[in-house]
Amino acid sequence: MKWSELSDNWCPVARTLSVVGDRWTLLILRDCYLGKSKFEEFAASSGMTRHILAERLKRLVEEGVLERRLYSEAPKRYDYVLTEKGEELRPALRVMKDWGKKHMPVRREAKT
Amino acid sequence: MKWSELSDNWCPVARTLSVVGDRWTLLILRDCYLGKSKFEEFAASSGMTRHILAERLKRLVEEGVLERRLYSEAPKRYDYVLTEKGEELRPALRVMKDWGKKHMPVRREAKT
DNA sequence: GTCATAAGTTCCAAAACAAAACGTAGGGGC
DNA sequence: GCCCCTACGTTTTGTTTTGGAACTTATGAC
Repeated sequence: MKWSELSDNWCPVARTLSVVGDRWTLLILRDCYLGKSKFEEFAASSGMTRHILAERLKRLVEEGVLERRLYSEAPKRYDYVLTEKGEELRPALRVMKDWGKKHMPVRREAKT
Repeated sequence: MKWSELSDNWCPVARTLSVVGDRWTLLILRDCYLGKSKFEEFAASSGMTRHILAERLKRLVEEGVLERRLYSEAPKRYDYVLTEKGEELRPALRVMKDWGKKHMPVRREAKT
């Protein structure tokens, strides 16, 4: 089964995962919940490549989870802010945060 | 950044995602929460290939989210049941279920 | 004019994935 | 005894996605 076919699955969990169920997308959302909004902020914080980041942002905007917003006229600069739809996933990330704290201790020092 | 490097990230969300943050793993958990436990049940329900399913189950067992259980001596047959650790992710899936119901309507008939 | 900033895009090799066949260890019918 | 069935995987082959790094575009600062 292909990723895209998931969006019409009978199961609402599967449909949700068709939007946010990959490696990096939820890390972008985490950054949004932490107040980040700019391309360079996401890139620096998450460690994902710019290539993938651009694609995921595009997808999140298409799905209405984020909104691409012009924040500077000259030079033209865009950032990304959560929509109400995007905000409503926050509780899922909170569960993952608590679960990680409890069950996934850090074994050595992180770099980021 | 590689997938595996995420497991020692400073962020607990990232560490959680190093275990459950891929395309199919959360669908396996969904099936577990629905009472499924057998390899063939997961394969039929989720639509993922047996190849990937086997790998994800192995990983979930290694991480202590599922437990591989001998349920038949002859022939030897194993299935997979949630541990307490695995149970504690259920609330995250519940959020995704509600979000999917609200924000991701089915556009055409599903096949599964 | 030259350097810096910010949001991307392009290129190529490496890794992950999909699909389908195959393996293994028994059980059941005849 | 022989053949097909069930169930948990593994192997193989070709395609798709990803990772890493360089490049682009538009503008402001010096």
